[in-house]
Amino acid sequence: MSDTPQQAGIELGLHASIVSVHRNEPHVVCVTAPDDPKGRDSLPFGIFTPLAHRTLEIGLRNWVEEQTGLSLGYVEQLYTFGDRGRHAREGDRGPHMVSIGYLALTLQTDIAKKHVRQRRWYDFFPWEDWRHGRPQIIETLIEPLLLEWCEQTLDSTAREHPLGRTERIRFLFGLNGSIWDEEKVLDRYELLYEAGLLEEAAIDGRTAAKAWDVLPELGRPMNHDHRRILATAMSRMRGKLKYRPLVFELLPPIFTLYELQKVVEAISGSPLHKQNFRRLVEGGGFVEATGEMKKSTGGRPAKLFTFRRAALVERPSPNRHVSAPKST
Amino acid sequence: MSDTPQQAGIELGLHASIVSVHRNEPHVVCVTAPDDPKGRDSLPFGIFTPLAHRTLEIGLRNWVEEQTGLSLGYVEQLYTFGDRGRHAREGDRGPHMVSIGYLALTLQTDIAKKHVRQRRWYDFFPWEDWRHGRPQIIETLIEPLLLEWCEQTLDSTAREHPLGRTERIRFLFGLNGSIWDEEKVLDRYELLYEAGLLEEAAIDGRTAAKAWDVLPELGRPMNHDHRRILATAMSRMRGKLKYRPLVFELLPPIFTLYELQKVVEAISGSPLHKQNFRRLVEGGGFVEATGEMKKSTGGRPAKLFTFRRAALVERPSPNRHVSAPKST
DNA sequence: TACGGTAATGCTCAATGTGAGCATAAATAA
DNA sequence: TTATTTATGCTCACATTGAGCATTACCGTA
Repeated sequence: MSDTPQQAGIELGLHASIVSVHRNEPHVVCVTAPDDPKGRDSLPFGIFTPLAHRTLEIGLRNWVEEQTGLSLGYVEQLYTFGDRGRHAREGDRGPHMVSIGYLALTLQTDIAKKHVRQRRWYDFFPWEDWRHGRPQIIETLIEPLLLEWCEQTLDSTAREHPLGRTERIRFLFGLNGSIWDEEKVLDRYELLYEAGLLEEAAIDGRTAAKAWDVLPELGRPMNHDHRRILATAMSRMRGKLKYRPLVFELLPPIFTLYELQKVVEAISGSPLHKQNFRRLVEGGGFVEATGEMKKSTGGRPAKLFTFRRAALVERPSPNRHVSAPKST
Repeated sequence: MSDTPQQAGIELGLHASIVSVHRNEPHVVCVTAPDDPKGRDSLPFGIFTPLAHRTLEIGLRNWVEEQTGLSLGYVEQLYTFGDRGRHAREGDRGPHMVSIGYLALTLQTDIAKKHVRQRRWYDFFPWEDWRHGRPQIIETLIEPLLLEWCEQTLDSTAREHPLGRTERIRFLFGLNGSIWDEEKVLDRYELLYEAGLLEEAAIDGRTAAKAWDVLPELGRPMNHDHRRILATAMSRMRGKLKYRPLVFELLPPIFTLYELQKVVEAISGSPLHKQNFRRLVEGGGFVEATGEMKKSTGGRPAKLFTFRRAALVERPSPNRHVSAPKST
């Protein structure tokens, strides 16, 4: 591949957010470059080579298998990122990189590879875990920092977004009685990035001269724009969870309803009402009792269940109307 | 760009599905190559050039403006398609093409350019318009052809999909009491493509020797995989419509509720209950009465409304819980 | 064996949302 | 004036959802 500026070609990077849940914590598979002194995390990733890979997804699977030894099951494309300036590599000459992000779901597996490990979601996004109430960090750090940023740069380049900055902050972080929308993981990440509060932003040169030190409390950084891709994956999962039985990809074939609930809570980042959750799941026909019981629950034994594959067919998106309404 | 096989680079195509609604019909902007004898439709489209375009979206906007004269408002990325074999160009040497599809919404505009025109959605997808009941074509053509296909190729490469073929057909086309899911535009298109019933499939060589003639009743074909991109756009719009106020991008600033309803129906392809629709829209705080009336309705005059931009902030995704449930 | 701890499970209730249709109001055209 | 056409108001049944009470069944320990 030539480096001459006039022939700046394109490289398509394939990035995987491989998600699994163990001990009630959602994880993502990370790799670290052997020669990286800081050992910063990356998502498994490789360049799409049309000669070697018949489709993008096959390319992704191959790369992931090569780098992590994992053979992926459920895979879904997320988004294609092409901004220059973000995740610019050192020289910034050479081919331009466009990244396609993917979401992959897998059961927990022990990964027996060096430089490959699973990391907890909420290490990267501490403000996203509301399972035990609103995270402290929002009030103590995020809110004041964001509001400060608001005043500093008053509408210099403000008019990019339809909402005013303060409004946007309130809205996204559930301030002043605004409600928390768990799906907006990406939007919140982008807001923090824009505000220059994340290490990635500093690296990309967004933080300009205005160098407040980047705080380690604002989550573990990743290489390039990988944390953004993970945020996209989380947003997608939290959204899709509500109308598609995604979770079953993350569970062993047999499980109790409580285990199921804990996985859903882990992903969505918010606590659920136990009785109502069972009602929903059982009533929706997603699961089928095996007849067996699990004894080691700590209390009364729990029925064991299996996922009903048939539910995939029966579940349409909500709000269906079969016959046309008659009224004029 | 070299043609030598070992250096098969990648070209990123940017494709726009530009949607507008006039006279209760959803349209998409199409271009025809001046030298194409058949005058087949394409979506406005161009190659991403990192040197010229700072972001993918900017690239898209530039290309669209150049080709159609339109300056786009709302734009949203859809999906990135990379299959080889589909939309293979003549020689099939040369750089591999990966297509990024975009959805753009615009008010109706008269386009004063040669080789650019707006075409009706349902000319491309006749089976998707259920506004006046189930389209004939499903029973008379699609169902029998698909079932025939089912028997012909009984599980040769069948196990790609989790559902059996017959099940899949029933499910997607609402056969035998299955309900019609309006959002599955892409899935239905893909099924017809797989079955070799579409002209695009014949061109890509999917129809093998099994040459039943491709039927013009199965919708107007487009170049390459453009009809697939349009199907993706339709799916996305129909889905998003339900939880985001997309329609307002397609309406003039002032409108009656009935006009609004007709646009929603045009997009979703299904009839709505008038009174309930108003209840939803008014109750949801999406609109605001201007105080003016429209007289030329054909009956009683109708109140005129405006879109309330504030609704963007107030509307979270449904199913929100603010406080953690107390029950153990 | 009785007892307290811990979950699992069953059930009720109120509030809200949704599909469907009746009835009335206010224009226009015959 | 009357028929026609649309806009708009309102009701009702039913499904869905959030929340909490009550009961059951296992454990370990006194």
